[in-house]
Amino acid sequence: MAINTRTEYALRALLEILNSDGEAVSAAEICRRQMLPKKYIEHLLAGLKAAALVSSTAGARGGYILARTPDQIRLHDIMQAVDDTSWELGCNGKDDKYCLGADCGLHGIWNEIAEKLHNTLQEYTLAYIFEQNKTRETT
Amino acid sequence: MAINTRTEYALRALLEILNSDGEAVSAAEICRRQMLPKKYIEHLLAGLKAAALVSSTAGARGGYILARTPDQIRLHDIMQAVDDTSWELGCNGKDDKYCLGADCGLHGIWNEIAEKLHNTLQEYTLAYIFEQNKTRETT
DNA sequence: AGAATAGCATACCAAATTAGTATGTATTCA
DNA sequence: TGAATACATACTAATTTGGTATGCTATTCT
Repeated sequence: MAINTRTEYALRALLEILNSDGEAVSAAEICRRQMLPKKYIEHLLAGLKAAALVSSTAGARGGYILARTPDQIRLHDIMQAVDDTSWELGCNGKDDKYCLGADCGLHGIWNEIAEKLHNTLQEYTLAYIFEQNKTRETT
Repeated sequence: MAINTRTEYALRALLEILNSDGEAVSAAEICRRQMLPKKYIEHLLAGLKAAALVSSTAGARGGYILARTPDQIRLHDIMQAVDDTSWELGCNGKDDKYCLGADCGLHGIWNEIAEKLHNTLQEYTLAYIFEQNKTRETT
């Protein structure tokens, strides 16, 4: 159980977009600054756009901007945008063939835990992470 | 990001062992009752033993018993026992080649989040899960 | 003692997921 | 028009996950 690179990269991309303060940033520029693989990031940005976390303009001088204020973009939103299976815990997941179905007493527990973890992640906004990141960089 | 079957199966095995109330339960018996693949569970039980969550006796009439009281066995312990990479979040993970190293301001954030998630998981003891499970079954 | 039962260790294998690439098309600006 | 860019689809490679196979070692029962 670990946070995958999709979430990490998406977060880094969003931080880079936020850092450009309203000016559209191209995928190429994001990748150059964060040293990330371009085509892969384009994929992830498509997910972020579908989730309405960013909006984009094509063509020359185009790129991405945030579609919400940074305090309205939360970590779990980001995770879901690039990794749509997130938080199907235990036998609540799509097709656990060993789950005992109606007799399985674990469903309730997994739901409870998933909700708690979910809430914890939602506490982290892009705005907060951006500030922390900046603080660290300048010390 | 999801809890894998290792954790799920390990938990189910532990519940089954707890349910036998001190009598050793064989891997075969656990698998029969929970309908789990035997060889795979043997693997997981080896992990649980290495983590000192269960102890075992070999030979005829042998099997597994809990090595701690069920309120001392916590969910994250179980996860770590069967999945030792658990909670290396983001670029704190083993070898994120795109991490910017000393200049990466995300390490602190990931640590903070990891600790929160960790704490949430540790709140869930085997004893608690067992009770919840039982309650559900008898309603 | 010896058979049966069970844990334990190692290696192997298959399916799924993850990470990343390739190719080409549509859109926008200058 | 042409360069720069997003966007779409398909493919590939590496890793992880889930599971088997084989066989040995330890313990208990008769």
